[in-house]
Amino acid sequence: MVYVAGPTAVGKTALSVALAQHFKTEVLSCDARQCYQEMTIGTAVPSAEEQQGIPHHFIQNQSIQRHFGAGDFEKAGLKLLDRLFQKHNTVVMVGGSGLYAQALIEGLDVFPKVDQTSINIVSKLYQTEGLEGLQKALAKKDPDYYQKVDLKNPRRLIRALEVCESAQKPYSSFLGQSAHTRPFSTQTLLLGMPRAQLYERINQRVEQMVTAGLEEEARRLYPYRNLPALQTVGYQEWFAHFEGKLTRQATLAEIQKNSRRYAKRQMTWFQKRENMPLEMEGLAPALKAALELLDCI
RNA sequence: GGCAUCGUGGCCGAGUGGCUAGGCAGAGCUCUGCAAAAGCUUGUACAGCGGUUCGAAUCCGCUCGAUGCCU
Repeated sequence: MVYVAGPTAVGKTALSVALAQHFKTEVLSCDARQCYQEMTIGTAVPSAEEQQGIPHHFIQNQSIQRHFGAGDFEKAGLKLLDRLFQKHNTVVMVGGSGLYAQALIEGLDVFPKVDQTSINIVSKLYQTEGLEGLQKALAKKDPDYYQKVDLKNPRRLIRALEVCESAQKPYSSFLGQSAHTRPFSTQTLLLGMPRAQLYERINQRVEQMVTAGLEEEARRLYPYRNLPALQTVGYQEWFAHFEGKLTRQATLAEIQKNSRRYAKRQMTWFQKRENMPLEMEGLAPALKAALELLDCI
């Protein structure tokens, strides 16, 4: 598998399609937002033209109404890859959701399914006793993880507590317990670009999205604004505008700003994991040849 | 030309003699299931010069600049 990684708007789509054409294979998207069929403009889903007839997977293949997370992606992705590798030697993965990519490439540990009762218990705890309540609960149920987590991050605490609650075992007891084997190896191509140039591209792309009708798309999705899928840059800002909290102009500026920050976080994530700012040393010969052919080296 | 008000870090903004407001942006970072999410860290700035004082962003003077009103 060749994984094309990088911050939003660097140009991952174009390279992934070119690689897929070269290897006569298909593309698997690891993007936590492009997988929703109700969202198109704001998530920069590759158009039919951009896809160049290359089959794309996990693009707009599910509804925002359904819960879908990194674990689901791992499972579904592995299943799909099994199929794809029967037809192809190489598969191209592309997308900016680092956790999703990690889930598929390295694998997440196996945790018991979190049941609705546990979700409700933890959610209620958070509502009534706040962050402190979560911290206390975790200190009791999983002292080991309590030492490690970011205690100020409610999301992390909630996740751990939900697992503790469902499993009746500490969250940390599941960490590092699963052996992950993959029937394929992965090479990551981390795309980068000077910061100023990337920011310029982001600003322009957001303007194009607005021209393409992002406001209308957001308006249609306004009734769903509380769904997890809609906690997304490019939509939340419009929702605020619809509620009179932002002027039109401020909305555009906010989307641009939040996109830049998103890109920054992606870079932090990727740089930590892929210490290869496009060093070609370890590349498989076939991939290297492909990149040379595509004029990327 | 006269009178008045004001001049705080990239921006907004509190503070009127001593104990480095705060917010935003920027930058750096964390994260094994909402990840385009969530969270953390990070600036001693008070227009300039001189004076008063043990001590000045805070008081006084001058200079510069901004704004308003008057002629």
